[in-house]
Amino acid sequence: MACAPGRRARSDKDVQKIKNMEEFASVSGISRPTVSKYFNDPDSVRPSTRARIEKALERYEYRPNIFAMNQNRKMTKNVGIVVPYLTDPFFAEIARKIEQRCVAAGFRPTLYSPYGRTDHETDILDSLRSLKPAGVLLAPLGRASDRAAIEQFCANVPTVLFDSNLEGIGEAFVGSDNFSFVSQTVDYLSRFGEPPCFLEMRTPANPNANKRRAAYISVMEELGLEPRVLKVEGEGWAFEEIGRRGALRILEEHGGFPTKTVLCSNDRLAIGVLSACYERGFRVGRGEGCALRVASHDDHPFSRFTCPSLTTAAHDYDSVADCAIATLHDLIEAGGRFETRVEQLFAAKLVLRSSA
Amino acid sequence: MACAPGRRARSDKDVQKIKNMEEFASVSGISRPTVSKYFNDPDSVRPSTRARIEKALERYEYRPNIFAMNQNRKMTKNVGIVVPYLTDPFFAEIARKIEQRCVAAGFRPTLYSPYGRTDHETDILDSLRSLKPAGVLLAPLGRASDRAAIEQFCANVPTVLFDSNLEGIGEAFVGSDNFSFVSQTVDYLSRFGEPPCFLEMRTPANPNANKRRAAYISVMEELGLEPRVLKVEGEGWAFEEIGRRGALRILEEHGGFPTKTVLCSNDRLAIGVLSACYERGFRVGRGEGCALRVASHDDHPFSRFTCPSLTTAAHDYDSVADCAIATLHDLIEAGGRFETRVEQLFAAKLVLRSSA
DNA sequence: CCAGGAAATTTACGCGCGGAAAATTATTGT
DNA sequence: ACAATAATTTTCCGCGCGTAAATTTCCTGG
Repeated sequence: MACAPGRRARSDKDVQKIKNMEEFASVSGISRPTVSKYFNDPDSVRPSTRARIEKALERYEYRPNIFAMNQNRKMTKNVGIVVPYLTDPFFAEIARKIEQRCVAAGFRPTLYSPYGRTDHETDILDSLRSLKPAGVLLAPLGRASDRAAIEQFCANVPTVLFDSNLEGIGEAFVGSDNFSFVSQTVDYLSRFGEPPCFLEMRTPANPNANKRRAAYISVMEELGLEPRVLKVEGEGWAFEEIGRRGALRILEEHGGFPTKTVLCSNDRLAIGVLSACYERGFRVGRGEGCALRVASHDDHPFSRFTCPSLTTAAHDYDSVADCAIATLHDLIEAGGRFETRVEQLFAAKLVLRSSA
Repeated sequence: MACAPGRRARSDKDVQKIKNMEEFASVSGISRPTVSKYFNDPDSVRPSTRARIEKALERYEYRPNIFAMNQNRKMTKNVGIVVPYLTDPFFAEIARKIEQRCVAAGFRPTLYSPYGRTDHETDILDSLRSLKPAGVLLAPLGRASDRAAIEQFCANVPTVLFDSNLEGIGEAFVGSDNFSFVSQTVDYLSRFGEPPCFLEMRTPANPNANKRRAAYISVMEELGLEPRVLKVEGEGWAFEEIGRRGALRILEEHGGFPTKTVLCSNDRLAIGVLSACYERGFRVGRGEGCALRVASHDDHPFSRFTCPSLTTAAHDYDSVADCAIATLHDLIEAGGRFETRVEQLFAAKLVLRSSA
């Protein structure tokens, strides 16, 4: 009924249904343990028998029961990917790239996000543990993380941290070099205009924010300039709104920004700042008639569609994703332990647009 | 070493490690089948025994092996959530809400996204099938979906479609009432200014786009106005860029929009249009000195930070999420089949901001 | 052609749990 | 206090596959 006449069903396989590996082994003329070996690693059997199995696989529809597999296997092919806030397109994008590379590497990735909540993060780690994952790629909440919980998790499960580093936790960290981000933006902004002040949240959730502030101060001092750090109020992960309210307050209560150039800690804050500036008729950009230059860090997927489009320092998404997977792979092969903790950082790439 | 002196380890449980349900049953003084029943449904055992089990659960650390559970249980508590493009904040947000309600309802949700690719969508359904899910919440790709594959999947797995409807497929659909979206925006725009033209992609991926266009035409005609549909070129899911290029082309090659009001099919297109207008110095808004009004549909999470902030018709995210879960719950309880296909649509809420 | 090792097979057991059936115990209403 | 009902216990089997040890078969090179 479901198929139009003349059309074949979706699967062209023989009708005979294979219910378990025993049966599949018999119809393919191979012993079950060998078939089991094949599914564990196709290269571990002789090419001729591999061909026979795969020929049978084409004729009969059979896939090993994933639960029975994972129950008995000492190591599954599951990989957990955890990002702090999946509705943030930045994290969605990095999660996507990592996920893609995971399947390419033969793993079964599963995506998780605590959405900023500490208890959810530990819940995720708990349920992850019960999946006996071969490894986990974890971008922790940061300041809100339960360090002890994560530490204990990393002691049991091969874990590579990414995006935000928790010093000393996990066997490896893969991320971006915050100093490279800030030095490039500060350098550019100071070279072609008034040096920037730095705008950030008062209590940033993410350790990268602290490193960026420190980098800003250090780079400014190295250039013989006076660093000025502006802190806006606000808790949580609604960065755009926090940036917008903060900027409105600065524009109204403090009579504007202290400099004609503002460097935001991250793009989402900058998006809020641009929104506030537009609202108050402050023209942003580097051209004539512009009251303010605004730049930022991350190259958020939306930053090229802001008004004006946002000058920012871009993560090397692909390198981070590649390196994270490769590091996890090495870690798994090494039995879950490295001799010393590995840290790998990638430089930013300055993206010049019209906001600064 | 890992713990500061005086601090207890993270888990206060007794050191005795429980390795299986047999052992846990004995230390809690309950028979294993009863314990098994408890974990399947805590309310299915007498309150007093439930209390005894939960007391033991506090003292000893034990969680049933999830693989052994799912292998033997006729129905798991797994639920698959599939959205077409998870890096789109709109889908990320609806997925998030659905996921939250899933865990509240006692399910184990897992998130998937084919990122616009047909083959990935069918791959996801295949691997979902092997998870023996109790049910699946599926927002299909739409035009790009392999209808036959989805149809066959729905025949085997209780599935509720959401966001985009595939007529006749699945037991139920939960989504938004596109007519309600368009009628509200068109009505508002025509009442307080020049009636809008309608901007959309030439070959929209999503069936909602077709319904919105049809609704636009019908509402305009009902108001005695002439509908004007503008189609912009572009394939894929980079809607902002498609909107931006399309608008630039209209502004440059066609000498501007045919009307002083533009209604975009969705917010992501509108974001691109706003970006193009800003770039070309076209002031958008409903105030003095504005050349164009722009409105749209969806209430994308970023639409309140665009410049100007975007007037749009908002989805009732919460109702859609609630209803989708409730419908799936009913479907599961009904054994995977409804007598007749259920469709539930939710009206939009007009959100007035400054762009129109 | 034969030795030697790699690969495949046979056999057997275990994983941790779900579920059914029959026997036993506890709870409820009257 | 008694029967009727509900909950629990006992006992047993099965799920689908991993894995180990011993044996046999296969392939390679000299």
